Amino acid sequence: MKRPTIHDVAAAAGVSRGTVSRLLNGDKYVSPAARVAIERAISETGYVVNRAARSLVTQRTGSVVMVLSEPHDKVFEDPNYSTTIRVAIRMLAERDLSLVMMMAGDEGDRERVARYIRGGHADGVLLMSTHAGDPFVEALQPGPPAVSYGAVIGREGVIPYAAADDRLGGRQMTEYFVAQGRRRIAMITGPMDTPGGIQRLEGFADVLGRKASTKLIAHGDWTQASGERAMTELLERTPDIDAVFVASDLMAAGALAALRAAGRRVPDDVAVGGFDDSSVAVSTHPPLTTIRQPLAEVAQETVRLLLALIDGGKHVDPVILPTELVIRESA
Amino acid sequence: MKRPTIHDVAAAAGVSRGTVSRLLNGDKYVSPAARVAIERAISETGYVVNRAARSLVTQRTGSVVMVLSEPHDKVFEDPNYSTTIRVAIRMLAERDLSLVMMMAGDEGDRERVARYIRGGHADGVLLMSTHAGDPFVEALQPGPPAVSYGAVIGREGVIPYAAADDRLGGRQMTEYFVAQGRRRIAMITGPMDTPGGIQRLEGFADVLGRKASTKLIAHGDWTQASGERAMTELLERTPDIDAVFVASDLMAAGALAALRAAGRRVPDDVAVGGFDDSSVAVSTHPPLTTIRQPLAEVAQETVRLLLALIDGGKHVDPVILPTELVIRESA
DNA sequence: CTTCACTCTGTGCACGTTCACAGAACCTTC
DNA sequence: GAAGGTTCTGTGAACGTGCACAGAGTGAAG
Repeated sequence: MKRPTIHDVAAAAGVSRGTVSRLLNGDKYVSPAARVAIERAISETGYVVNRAARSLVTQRTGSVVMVLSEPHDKVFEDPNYSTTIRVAIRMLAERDLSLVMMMAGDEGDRERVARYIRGGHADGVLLMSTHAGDPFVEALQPGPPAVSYGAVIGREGVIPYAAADDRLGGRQMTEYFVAQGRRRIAMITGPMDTPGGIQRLEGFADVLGRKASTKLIAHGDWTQASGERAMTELLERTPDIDAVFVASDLMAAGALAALRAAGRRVPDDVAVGGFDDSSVAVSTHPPLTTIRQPLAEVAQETVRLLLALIDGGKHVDPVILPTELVIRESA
Repeated sequence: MKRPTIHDVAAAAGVSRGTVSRLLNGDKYVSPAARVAIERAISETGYVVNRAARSLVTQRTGSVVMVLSEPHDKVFEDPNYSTTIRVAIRMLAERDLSLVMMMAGDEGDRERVARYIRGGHADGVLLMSTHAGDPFVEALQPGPPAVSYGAVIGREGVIPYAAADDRLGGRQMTEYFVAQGRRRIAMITGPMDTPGGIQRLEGFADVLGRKASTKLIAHGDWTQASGERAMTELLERTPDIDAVFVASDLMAAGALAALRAAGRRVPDDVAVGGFDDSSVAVSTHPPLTTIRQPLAEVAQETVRLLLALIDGGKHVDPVILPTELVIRESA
């Protein structure tokens, strides 16, 4: 059984293709009589517009691509993805745009994705976790507008973005430690080629100034294991630490394990602060004092930027949203 | 500047449209000379096939829809999503299929998504977390083939699926408790309209038989708070519990908090078993003994089933994959 | 009655591809 | 050299839509 076309609807309603098309696309010149006849015909025939045919003539695809740039070997469990994807689907659906997912893990992927985008198969691009100095963003040109979740380091002026204020978050946690009277405050950072890695450390340094010596700073890679390793290292280097700011909750869970193994009590001996306010933050013992990122809002703003560009906006400014200190029991 | 079409490639290579099309679609009758000329022309012009035009004539879209059926108000943080999506993108990309995401949260969504699918905008459908007795699966007909991650309760014969063997997992954990000499074994289940809720309990009952009295069973809704609540309830009802099997790691984290509040030591007084082997399982104190689900394999098999159906397979059998006991410190 | 503006409708064309078909070129066999 | 198969190529039609254009109908103003 063949799928009904706009011709079938027109025939059933006793009008021409053109009139049906006008109704579908919101043209104002459609008589009330024609309108009701067509609407009835549409629901009777179960007609659905053929997007391929439409896109062939309009030169638009009705879809936006979200590009995940994680390397394959990285077992990535960021619950942020879930929120981000949901928000994007929802906002795009309101504009009758659909969300297509692609991965740019290795060189082959990147080439494929870039071709796809340059080939005009999408009306817009949402970049996720693109790394510093990634030539991928250039490979996308010439193509449709692109925006990023979080800054693409080194391309801040090129790719518009929305992000949480990581630096502010770093300051908030560090100030809280200082206000509590902590004296030897250490930090475990994320990878230094990511915005979260760099800027949370900047916030830390903003508050401590010269007291933020390299002896008090260790680096992790967002995983729990790396948090545990970094904490152990810090304790060996500087045993009299009385507070540690960890750049992610997952790494903070690792740090808690290392502290427990070393016989330190949290928060009595050492205060621990996390970052993200993820589900891990409430499952640890003690529950983590952490920094909440406005995840849904960041996702919303990112999509909003993209829609503005798709609508012909020439230039949009980055959006930076404030973080918030969430006090639980670890500090 | 206009995008190059198949005509431009043909002209540049000195052949006709048809020959270029044949090369693109892997037809065997293309002379070596034509082949190299066309390949050069393609890379010189930067030609990318226009999928809309192709799909118009082939009646295929080159895309598969993944439908997320979570209600909107549910803050869902399942890290499984991430794995599942990645696996799907990857396997589909190999076949030059792209993955489109849609949400079917409320009635309006469902209607939209069903129309989209019945309208022929996808070559296949991947269903996620569709609830028991959901009429949505019927609303998809007539349409392209559909498969589900996990059984759709009440539609097992209608929608093919791949799943972890939840019942086996329930047995494994319960048998482990029995082997350890635990005498009063309780269970906190998931919602009883989900496969994981029902079947993990079945496994529990398989092993304990008549000893699995309702006094020893409480229900949660997968959230950590519900796990804490259920544990508190169980302790009031039956204070001499010496083991508890919790149907998810997140709920188990809640149960640990309740046990700690009640002054019970884990695992000395009460052994705790989780389910999922998620990131939460290693961030709790003590780390959770749990049941590992072969997430990536389930995702792979689900997509494989769909591809078989897309290729014209008439009927495919459900795939059930074994779970595995992971021993840590909580039991 | 004529003119003009405004509302509404139908028609031809173009978008870029695949597919079926016809036929050319070449090789093998009688 | 004719006949027949195999390999390769070009061409016209079709897929379903939006858009520009021409033109029909209506009502108000002169």
